[in-house]
Amino acid sequence: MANHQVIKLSELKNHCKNCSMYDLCLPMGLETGDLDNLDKVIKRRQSVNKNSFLYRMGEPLKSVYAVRSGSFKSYLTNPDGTEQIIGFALPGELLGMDAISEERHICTAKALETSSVCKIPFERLESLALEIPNLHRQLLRLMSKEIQQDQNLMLLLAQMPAETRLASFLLGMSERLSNRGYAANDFNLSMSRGDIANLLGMAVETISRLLSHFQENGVLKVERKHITILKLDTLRKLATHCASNHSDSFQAS
Amino acid sequence: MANHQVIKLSELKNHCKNCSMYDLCLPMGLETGDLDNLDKVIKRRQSVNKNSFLYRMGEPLKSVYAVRSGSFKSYLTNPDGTEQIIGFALPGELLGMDAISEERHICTAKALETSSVCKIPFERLESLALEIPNLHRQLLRLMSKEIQQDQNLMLLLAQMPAETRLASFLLGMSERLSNRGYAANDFNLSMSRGDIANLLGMAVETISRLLSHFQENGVLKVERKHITILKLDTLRKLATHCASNHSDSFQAS
DNA sequence: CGACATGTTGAAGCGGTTCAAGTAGGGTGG
DNA sequence: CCACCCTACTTGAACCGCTTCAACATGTCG
Repeated sequence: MANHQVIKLSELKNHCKNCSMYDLCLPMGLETGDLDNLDKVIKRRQSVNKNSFLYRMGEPLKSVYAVRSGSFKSYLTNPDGTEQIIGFALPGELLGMDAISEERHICTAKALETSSVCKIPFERLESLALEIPNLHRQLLRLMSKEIQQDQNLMLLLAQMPAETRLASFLLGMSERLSNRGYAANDFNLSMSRGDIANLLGMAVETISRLLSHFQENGVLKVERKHITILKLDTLRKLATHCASNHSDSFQAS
Repeated sequence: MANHQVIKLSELKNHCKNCSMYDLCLPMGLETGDLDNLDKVIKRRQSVNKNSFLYRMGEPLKSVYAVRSGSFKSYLTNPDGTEQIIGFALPGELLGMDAISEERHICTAKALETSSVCKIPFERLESLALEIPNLHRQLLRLMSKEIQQDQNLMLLLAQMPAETRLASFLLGMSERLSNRGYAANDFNLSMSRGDIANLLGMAVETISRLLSHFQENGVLKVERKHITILKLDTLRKLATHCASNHSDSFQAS
């Protein structure tokens, strides 16, 4: 009895229309009939262990992936072996779209925690997109969004001081998490300090110092990976570094 | 007579299949019939004066543009009025695809020199892409390529020293120009030192010093905007900064 | 419980910025 | 056509933000 119930429940959740990420993910805006067609090509609920790979740099493109739960980092590996993190993927986000141009993955995706994804064979997605205008549009929209995110990061990297970069990163995480139904002011970072440092182009030590600094000033409460935002306004100010007012940006209460 | 001849010639050039950028641009891989259909929606040969705008940040997305000749910079403007250059567009490259997600342009495109573009109404492009699988694929491919370019720049910005950034930038320009039929080792930079500095996240002074430095070491010949690459191998080495061997990277010979 | 990874904090050093001064082009009006 | 001006670029010197190096603390996993 109990077992029967469980099966029905998981069956139910196994469709896009019942997925909590529905309105952020690929099927956004699709009508019921179209949705069912998309549903058919998706291989659902593949589970990915912490530190294992979804795909690696150089592998031919077979599928793209939608994150159901958990999180990933995607990174390039340069010739000298060092890695450059490109971004973190949260539930509802698509992974692997960067591979389309070369037909092979140009970065590696690694699970930061035990995660679950929907695997979408790219060829079938592509042909389906030709039949469903809204899907086609959503595909373009998601790629365009990735470009936008990358460009924002470039802006941070190119001209913002360390404090602004970290503040902006934390704010971004807060927003993305709250869009996904999590608390905006109280969350866990699934990535290490080293990963954050790498993404933001700074040393781990700097991240550590800034987090302490933020805490001393009452902007955040930091307990290892658990972050509580105490002064959202101040954090916002820090994230939009204005040209004047360089130092002492958040000394006073 | 002469006039008649001229009209025919410009008519000829006014079609994708006769455009010199054909195999780099949107129609790449299309069959003749499909090409003609694409051809019909394109408004050809709009001329854009130096320093004028193709579109500005915030404007609703109406068209995307293919560069025919000349070059553009695209940049964000932050709240405090400073700009962040995202990239430069050369002939055969598409501009405006970043606007799809928000349906309005998130950056501004400004001509670096007198240029010419093909204007492609986005709605018509989108519906056409649904009819022509290869066009759909090419659209995704071009967007994916943009993601790739942005990610490479992020890598430069996040962890490469100034020398490597500039070397890599010059190498990239050389490659892109040679793909477009220009000389690989001898070209003009259409953008100012300030623009390069902005893109690469450094001060103008640093660009200037490094160019002098490169010249002293015989890697380049620099005459204002005209660059001649004298030692391609050395430049390649500089662009792939290896973790060891930090200083004196190109002292000898 | 020990061992190793991860994170924190302090102090010194450096790459690149900023400030300052000077040079060279390129376009305009006389 | 040349003198002028203004912007773009170059070069030098001082300064600073962040990195690096080093030591220590704290968690985590076998």
